[in-house]
Amino acid sequence: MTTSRAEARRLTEQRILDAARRLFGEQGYDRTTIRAIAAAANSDAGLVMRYFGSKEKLFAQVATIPADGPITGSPAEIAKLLTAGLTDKLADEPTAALAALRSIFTHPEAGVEVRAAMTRQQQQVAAQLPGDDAVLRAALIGAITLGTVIGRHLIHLEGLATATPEDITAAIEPLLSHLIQGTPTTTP
Amino acid sequence: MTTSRAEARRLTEQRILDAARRLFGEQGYDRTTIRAIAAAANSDAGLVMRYFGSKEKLFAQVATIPADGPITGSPAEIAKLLTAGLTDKLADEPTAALAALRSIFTHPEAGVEVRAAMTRQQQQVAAQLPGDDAVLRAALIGAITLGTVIGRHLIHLEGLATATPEDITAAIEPLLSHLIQGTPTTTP
DNA sequence: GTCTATAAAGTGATAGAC
DNA sequence: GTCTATCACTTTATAGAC
Repeated sequence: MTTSRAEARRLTEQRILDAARRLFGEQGYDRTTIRAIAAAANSDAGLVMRYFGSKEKLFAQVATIPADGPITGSPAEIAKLLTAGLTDKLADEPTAALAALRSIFTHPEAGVEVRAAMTRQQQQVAAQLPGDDAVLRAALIGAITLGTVIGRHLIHLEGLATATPEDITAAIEPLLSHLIQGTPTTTP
Repeated sequence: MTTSRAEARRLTEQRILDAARRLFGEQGYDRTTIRAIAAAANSDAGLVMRYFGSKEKLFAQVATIPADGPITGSPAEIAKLLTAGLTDKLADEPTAALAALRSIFTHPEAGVEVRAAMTRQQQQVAAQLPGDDAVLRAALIGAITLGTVIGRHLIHLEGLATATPEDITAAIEPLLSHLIQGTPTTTP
């Protein structure tokens, strides 16, 4: 039971980070108080401030959207990468991302974080899609992903909250493929 | 210039409601203060409280999701109704809905409001879809709608924010049709 | 009908005792 | 290293003057 002072500090710091991620994800930035975080981490508000400087900085440290890997290749490969990424996002609660996601509409910094992550992926995808409405279709791919993740993890929509990630992805895959290939203008 | 007292009151009340709808829609519930609403309505905080009782009640009055008409008929008719509804939601900023939408993740009451509206439509649609995964597909229709509206009005995603509602709907229509008809299990 | 003054409670942040 | 006490500020909500 020899916890050095430095190690003890590292541990409390970690407990605070975990509690902050969880609470920010559950209630959003504004409704989560430093006091509540401290209490959940079995610590106190003073320490939280001392370690992380401000509520804002603590939020920035725990509310991050993990960047997806590069999305490139043939249309079929792109489809595969996108569905794989979606399955990931649906599988286990992405705690850090949820913290950013939940605050996206009310906290400016969370907004730019999510927007940046989405734009990053969208531009990457759009560059490889055929057709002159590639940007719109890439945006729709992002919108579908966003709507599905929100529907499952934040709104808990019946049908999305309970189904397995594989079932959901299977139902979405054809939609993504359609968007990737582009709409051939069929003459009526 | 004969504005009776009753009429004057009605006018200020309306100004307050308009300002509240706008500010709640722009900043969400928590970040919008009664003082700010009063200022935007050229009134004062005391009056706002006097007229509406509490911030909560004022929010409940202005943050509502307008119910869509009944969605029923043949698969083709359902598709038509859904795309028409989507075009509406994309056309002009749905101020009242945005107020509820922006607070959906941080304000409990806004959450149930949006969730109720989505579940209502989802159950209606699911009941008319073929296949044993009808609930999931109906949920996906809702998720796509939600993601698209959010991407356009709240995140202002490149490609979604600028395109015309008709262009967006045209790109989404085939996806909805696919979900409505159900995935015939094609043997490979 | 309208607005000022203030109460009561909670917030992020700081200083300093242990 | 940890925690208590407190500051300075903002919030909703209320009472009452004009």
